[in-house]
Amino acid sequence: MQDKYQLLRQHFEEIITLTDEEWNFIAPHFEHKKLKKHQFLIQTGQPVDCEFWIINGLIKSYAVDEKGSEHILQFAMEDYWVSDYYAFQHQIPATIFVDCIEDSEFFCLSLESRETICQKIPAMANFFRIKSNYGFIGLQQRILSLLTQTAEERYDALLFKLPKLVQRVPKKLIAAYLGVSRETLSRFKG
Amino acid sequence: MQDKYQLLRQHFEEIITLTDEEWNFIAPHFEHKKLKKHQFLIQTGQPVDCEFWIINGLIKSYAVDEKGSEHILQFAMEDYWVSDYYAFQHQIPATIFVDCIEDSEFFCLSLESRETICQKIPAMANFFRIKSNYGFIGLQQRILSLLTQTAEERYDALLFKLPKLVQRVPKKLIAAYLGVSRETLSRFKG
DNA sequence: TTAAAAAAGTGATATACATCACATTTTTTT
DNA sequence: AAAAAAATGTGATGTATATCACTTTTTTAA
Repeated sequence: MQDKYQLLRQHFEEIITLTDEEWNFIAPHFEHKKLKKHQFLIQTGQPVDCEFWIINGLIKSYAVDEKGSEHILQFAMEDYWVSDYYAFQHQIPATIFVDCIEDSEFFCLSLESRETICQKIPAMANFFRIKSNYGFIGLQQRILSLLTQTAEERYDALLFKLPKLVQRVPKKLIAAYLGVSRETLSRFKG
Repeated sequence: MQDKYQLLRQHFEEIITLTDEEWNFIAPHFEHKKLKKHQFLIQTGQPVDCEFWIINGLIKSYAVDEKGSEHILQFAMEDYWVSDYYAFQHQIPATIFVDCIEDSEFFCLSLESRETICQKIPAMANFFRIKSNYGFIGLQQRILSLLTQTAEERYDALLFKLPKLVQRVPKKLIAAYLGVSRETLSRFKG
């Protein structure tokens, strides 16, 4: 188990440096958890107590529309952060679902803990700042892809960028991520 | 002029608190500039020296596709931050344009300055962290709107959220932001 | 290891939206 | 104030993609 915490520390130290003393302050704020395939980390209407850092497995965050269709915001795998950030930040009930596509292991961090850590350990404020920045940039790229590319072009780009993900998950989920129907996606390529 | 800097300080102090000493360290890193309608803050292929905080006016950031069509990432007005964040963060040539829809006034902050400020003044790391977080959340909402809503629903939502913006800018720019042709947008409502 | 469930493929048809072409109105510039 | 440029509106037509209905294949669970 301790090794899982080491992974987390390494994740921080890719961007910042931490003393042992700082790490000893930080680590207890993270709670280690496991869930099996199809179990939920977050459900709409429920409070969002945590954001999650994925140790292994595969998780999706998604909205469900009036017709019952899923629209996937994010696939989160090893080394990714995920939550319902809107609800988490504002401490209101969730508006999206987050659940496991595969058995998954992760750390939980509450908003209070995150803010405490950022106040006490300036390097961690920088860590989250820089991470958040990269996240922001990634979402801007995705918006551009939705505005400028056809569904098939987006599919090709995803195949190129994350070929293993495309093989790892049902195509209907890939379709729900790209913003295209599963039938149409099934007709792409050759 | 000094009053413009006061606006900037107030902008920070909506989220954090700063001592006069801290502010005196921060302020000189910001350069005050003005540009007229149609002038560029960033052009593709050029280095992205700064991110910008808008004092007044109206600015757009956008990509141009092979066919020459504009796709708008952001409308930035009073109190907003804007840049080509992908290029800024990686210090590579710009891949998008940023220009003035109206005469505009803003502050420029270089990457080096931002990092210096965040290292020296922990509260500022928290400021940028929190701002970036809100930005991230906003983009997630927009992605959901692109995945779940029709063009007309997105238009209605924008009319509801930013009615003044819709009146302030040419409809073809609204169309380029929503991801719909100007002709189709012109047929909405009644 | 067999039944049940989920995923994937495919034809037929429907539709939201794009594109093209051109007229009209509004705004900008001289 | 006149001329030029930009924005807007609208008909006609084309197309990418959605939806529906059903079959086949693969995966999961009893």
